[in-house]
Amino acid sequence: MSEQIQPVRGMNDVLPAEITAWQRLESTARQLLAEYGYQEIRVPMVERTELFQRAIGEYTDVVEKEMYTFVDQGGDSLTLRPEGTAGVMRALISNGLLRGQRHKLWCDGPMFRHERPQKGRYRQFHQIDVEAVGFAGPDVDVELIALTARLWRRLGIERVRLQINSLGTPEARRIYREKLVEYLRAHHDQLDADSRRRLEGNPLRVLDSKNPEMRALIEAAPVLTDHLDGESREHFAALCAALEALGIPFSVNPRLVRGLDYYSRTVFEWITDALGAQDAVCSGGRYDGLIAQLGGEPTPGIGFAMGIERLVALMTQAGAVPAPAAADVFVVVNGERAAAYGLQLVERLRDALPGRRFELNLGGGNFKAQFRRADRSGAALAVILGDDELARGVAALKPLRRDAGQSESPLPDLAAAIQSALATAVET
RNA sequence: GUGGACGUAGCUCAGCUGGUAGAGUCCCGGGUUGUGAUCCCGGUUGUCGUGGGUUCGAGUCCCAUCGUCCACCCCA
Repeated sequence: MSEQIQPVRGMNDVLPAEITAWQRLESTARQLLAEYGYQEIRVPMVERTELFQRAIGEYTDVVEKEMYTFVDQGGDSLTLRPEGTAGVMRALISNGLLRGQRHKLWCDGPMFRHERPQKGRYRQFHQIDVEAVGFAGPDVDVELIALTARLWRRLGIERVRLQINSLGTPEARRIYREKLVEYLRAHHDQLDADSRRRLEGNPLRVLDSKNPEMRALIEAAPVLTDHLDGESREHFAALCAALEALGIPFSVNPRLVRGLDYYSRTVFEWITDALGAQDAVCSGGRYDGLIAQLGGEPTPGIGFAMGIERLVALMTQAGAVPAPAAADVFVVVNGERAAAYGLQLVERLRDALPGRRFELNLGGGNFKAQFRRADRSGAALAVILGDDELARGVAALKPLRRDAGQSESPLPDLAAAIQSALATAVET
């Protein structure tokens, strides 16, 4: 054996044993998004590096140290997308879809960030992104949140809580930021190392510190909510009122900031206590200035991303993962003639009973082994074809999931006999 | 990028104070010359992550390295 090639750190295979959870999540989300009038869009996984620098912000962690960036043969700097919104907005601009138009879109696929992997955090991870462009809100804000709440219900996910906040307009945020920096500078001696670093780059994140010694200082700091501009305040009040009217529980977290620079006004995050340190399962917010910033017609927008791996983990914990689909019928063959005939027989059964899952014993093996395979395939019914049956023009049917006798059917009637045998098999 | 724990059969793991590897499971065969899941019997599988060092002797001790996991940080 030659040396094995190692997988890339933080990039995982999704094996058949786990894929049913992914498929359930994806198909449920797809269905629900269609019900809310969202259309799928597919955009490249690679974009020009500049797109992410301009959209996400030069001084965010994502852009500063987490992007997979390379120079291609033509000399362009390209980047594997670290998030989905920027690419979708770029696509709307590139295709001239913004002139007074509104779009409700979703998109899914892999994202890439070069971070140290841990529970719920991978270098290639998967998101479902939902974007509503051309709506100023707050009605669309509420509807999007309602959509997510409904999705959790459909998936059987329970251990999640909703946090919301408003960041105000960029202008209001700038004014608040100055006040905050002023406050933090005045107490510079009480800041820990992390916070001193953040003070320069992204001071709002200081409020997020988990260090208990910083708590008193943070609680006494100026609060963003008190510095909102009038319109943002009204927007946020309307959002809260509508959520209450819909009976969607939430808490206002004035320290909820979000890591990407493009957010404005509404931000929200669904978090869980069931997944360890990486507790955000779905988050997003309004990005009213983003499209203009990327050179498009100024257009308001809001969107969110949910982490597929994290949601799959929650579904697994909740026991909401379907078992892989089992075969309906496993065909056991014995003897040279029967083995050769078996291939034709199963193809004919597949013609006669489309949608049914037939598994033919492949690769030989004695009867004992074949029945063992039949059992492990999960099939409800075994069809037995030996040279003996073949000579008599029949096949034997044996139910595998309940105690019932074996029967025989003439080959021409076999499809009908299988249908009725399966119909009684599912009763138990 | 920083810290901690851990790397022994395909998988889950045992291996005490150093004496060159074991269980369960899986797979295959037999008990049943044509009947699974149970039971009984038998069989295959390891460069003990990798490289170096200490030692008469290293899975076991030391160093380095790679990898995995968890946490910090950050976020989905």
